Amino acid sequence: MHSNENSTASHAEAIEEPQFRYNADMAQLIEEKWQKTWEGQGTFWAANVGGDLVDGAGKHADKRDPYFVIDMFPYPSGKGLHVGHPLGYIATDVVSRYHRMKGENVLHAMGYDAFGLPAEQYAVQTGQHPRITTEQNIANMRRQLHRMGLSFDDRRSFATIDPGYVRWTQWIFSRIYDSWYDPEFKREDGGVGSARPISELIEAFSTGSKQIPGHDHESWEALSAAEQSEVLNDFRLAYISKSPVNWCPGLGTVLANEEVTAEGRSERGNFPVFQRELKQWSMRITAYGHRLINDLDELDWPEKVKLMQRNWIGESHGASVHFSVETADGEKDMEVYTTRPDTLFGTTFAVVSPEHRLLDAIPEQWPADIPESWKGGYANPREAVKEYRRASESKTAKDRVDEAGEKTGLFTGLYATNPITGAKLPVFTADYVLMGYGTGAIMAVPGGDQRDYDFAVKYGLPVIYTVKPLEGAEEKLESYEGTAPFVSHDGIVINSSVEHTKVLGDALSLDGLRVDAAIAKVTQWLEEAKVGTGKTSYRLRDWLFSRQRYWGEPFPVVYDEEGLPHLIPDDQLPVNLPEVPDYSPKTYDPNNADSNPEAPLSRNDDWVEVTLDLGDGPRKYHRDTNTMPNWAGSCWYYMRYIDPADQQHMVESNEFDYWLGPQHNDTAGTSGGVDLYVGGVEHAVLHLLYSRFWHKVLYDLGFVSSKEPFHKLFNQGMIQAYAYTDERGQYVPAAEVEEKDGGFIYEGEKVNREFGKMGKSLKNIITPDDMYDTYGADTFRLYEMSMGPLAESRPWNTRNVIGGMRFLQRLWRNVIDEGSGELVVSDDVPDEKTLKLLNNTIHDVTEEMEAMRPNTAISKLIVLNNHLTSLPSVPRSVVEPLILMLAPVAPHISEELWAKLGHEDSLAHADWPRYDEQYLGQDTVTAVVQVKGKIRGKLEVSPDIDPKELETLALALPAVQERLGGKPPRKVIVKAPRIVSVVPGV
RNA sequence: GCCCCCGUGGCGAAAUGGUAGACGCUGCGGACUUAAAAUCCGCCGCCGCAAGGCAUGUGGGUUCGAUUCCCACCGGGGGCACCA
Repeated sequence: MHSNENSTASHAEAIEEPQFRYNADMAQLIEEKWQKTWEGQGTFWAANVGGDLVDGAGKHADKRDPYFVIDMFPYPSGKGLHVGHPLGYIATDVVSRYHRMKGENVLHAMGYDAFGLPAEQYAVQTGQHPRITTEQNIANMRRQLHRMGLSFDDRRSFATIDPGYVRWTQWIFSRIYDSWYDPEFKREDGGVGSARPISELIEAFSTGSKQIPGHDHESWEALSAAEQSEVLNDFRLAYISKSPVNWCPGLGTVLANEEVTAEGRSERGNFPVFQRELKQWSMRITAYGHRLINDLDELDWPEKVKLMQRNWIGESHGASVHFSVETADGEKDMEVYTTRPDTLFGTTFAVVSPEHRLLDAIPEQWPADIPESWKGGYANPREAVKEYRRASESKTAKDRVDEAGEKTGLFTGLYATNPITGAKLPVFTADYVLMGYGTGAIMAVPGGDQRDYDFAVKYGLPVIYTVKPLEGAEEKLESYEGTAPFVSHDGIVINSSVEHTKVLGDALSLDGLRVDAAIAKVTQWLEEAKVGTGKTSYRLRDWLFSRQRYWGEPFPVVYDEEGLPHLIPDDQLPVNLPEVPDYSPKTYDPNNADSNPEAPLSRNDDWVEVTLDLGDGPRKYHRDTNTMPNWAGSCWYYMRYIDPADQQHMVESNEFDYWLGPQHNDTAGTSGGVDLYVGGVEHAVLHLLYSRFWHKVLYDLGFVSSKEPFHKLFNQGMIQAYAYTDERGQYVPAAEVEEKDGGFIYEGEKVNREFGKMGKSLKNIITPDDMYDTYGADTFRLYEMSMGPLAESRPWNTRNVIGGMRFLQRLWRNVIDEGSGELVVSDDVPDEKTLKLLNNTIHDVTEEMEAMRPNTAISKLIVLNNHLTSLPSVPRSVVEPLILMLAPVAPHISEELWAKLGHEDSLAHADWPRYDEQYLGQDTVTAVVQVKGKIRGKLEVSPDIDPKELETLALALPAVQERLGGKPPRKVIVKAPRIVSVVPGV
């Protein structure tokens, strides 16, 4: 780029360039001119069905096909954009412009995801309110994007921090809070299970048609307000959880599982994360686990992303089994979850997680005759468990992972009874069993599970094998005994029969069955004996939804003097953020696991303590001081583009049906949703999962008509960059590094090349503004679209940009005389060869655009343009379609040439060129003649040559005759007109 | 450890069972020019004077024919990770 800047600038002065040459200065003039024109004419305004939002011509949508295409909206950071950021934005813009030319009503807009920690930290540093800095950043980003010529409908832009948007985010929270999940409800779409208003549940409790959990024989009206609130909390889709959560002292907030890395650190900031029992808002996303997996089938998404979601949700099928346990407080029930109920005869002990409630009722003394290793050196079980709990609480997830394999645990003094065999099983506690998965308790089967086996070996517990490898398999059970568990499903059940079961007293045998059959049989027995049931479990946890931060949406919730939660009525929304003396989160030493979260919103007493009339007269309340996570705003923004100014609805249903409904457009299939959604793969399980969850709740409650938010998803690749380090490992400015003899030189010294991201600290940033100055926006867009397949990551290479510039210059010269500025196209009828090339190009480019392959589309446009350059004069009837096909990628120069050719209207809505069938295909094709797969000759033949004739011609070739050696060929394969493949005789 | 994706010239890449390297960058040669830039024309996978041979990470397989399909391995990237 360095050398180029020099050449363009200095030569412009030294030599007079032709006055009307397409260069960077000319490009900038043209681009600014057309951007103003588009803005003035509302060229990219999308038309709604009704209301104020009409298109540039003042019309409503009428019968036009809608096409809804958006990017994952950006977080407006203060750093501005580099050339890696807009790849996806340019791609969706090309698609938008193409669809507009196909006559569709295209909704293409851009909003800003503007709540979040970076803005808050920046505010703390600068002493400015985050709203001020955020809005500055948005303005700067808007300018940078605008300069790129992106065809947004600016009337539909908004930011998640706008009070008019926050209001509806809070409104959605209220709807989720005020609903529960009924797993038996039969939905209209044929599925089972649905969110329903909480009022229906209260009704069911009141009439007695549904039992009140924990209050079997009481009436709903007899319960206290606090008891009712607690019962409902266990059903609400947004609820107050009292379970272990991820507490991050370094950030001063709790985090969702999705925000914690495998090392047990915060994704942002990389601080340790601890498991703490804290009261926090949660969303019951697990209720939707099955639907979130199932409905992936009807989405046009990359398989990779679908797979990541399936793995993250982690559905597994098995059974829950009840064991009775003799405790200090009498007989108690211990429910375990297993995917292998067929191994019930092989369970030799049980393990509960350190947080398990059973541990509240353990005996005071160790039983007699137990091994010392079970006691861990403690005098009694209560002390042992207390200490073990404390130790595991202070462990980070990282510690747990590091110690994976090295099992620790202690005996609890409790014994459980196997419901089938009646065997007494010692109950241990160990942190390899997680409270958050299944029931937090397992029946350990050391003969069939590696972890249980490791534990059994360490504590001297018996191992029973209940499955042996299938007959004929090479491995025999003997090779496992004493060394390893047999974990495979492929086997025959053994050692699994009893004359009289403990619970029913009947005979039960699984011996000789295949594992799958045994699972079915024992599950049926468990259900008959009422000690178990088939059950599906999910790796997915409920979504921890509150954060202790300032810069986010406040919860629309207040607590009365009893501490019971109440929603703020819809007509009193939004709840706006208060001014506080200090925005910063209360952070701690990152390793201080005993610290407690403190919300910044609690620092304004006047805001927290309020008197409100929630419908039953003025009362005193205190506000919830948490804020929602960053994901809240991005969960539903796509539908707000439909009308961000709508005061009456989150989204009006007629408009929703038109733009995003299940049958709104061929491209959206039956799922409905956005026709094309482009963004990075890094959101595969965060934003995209949360968003689908909210959408499904809103669907169940009848607010939206489509089941899914995004029908087609496309992940663009990352633009990477080279960075260079000197001998001391310091980064040197990449723009000033020269390549010499395969090495890299900076200021005469050899430097090393690295490959990775673009970043300020790597000194290899190139900004869109650099590109506009040196080449113009059209060349920049052209380069980004031509550098390779959109989905692939690849290195940025400024040196290659010039190729696109040259193409545009040649096209310009084909239309305009550089010296005089006169039009040079002719009205001559093009020759046959040109017509064939034109029509084939239209055919191919259309295909490439449909498949989102702008790189190959561009190469075909270059071929056509190069052909025109070689002609004595350029026919208008050929160059016009060429310009139209280029317009989505390089819109400004295309508009300018289109106008110079005498067209008065913008080509943004001009018809996409059509090809004429009669000029498709070639006059002659090259038929390839192969002998044993090797090319031995070529023939120029007519495309519709008779296969017999082609075969005769091919066999007559001297090179073929020579290799046949006078013998007749064994076989001849003819695929006219392309290939003749000869197999010689032996 | 388990799962997924990707390996093609000096570089970005085309070709998804049928002429490997379209298009672009770089490089080389030529025209124009006093000269240079820009522009235009041509060449450009490797070995070989040539005929020809070898080439899509490596090895095998299927096929008349494999960059493309199958198996194993090597290298790079990504996801998950004590999930019972």
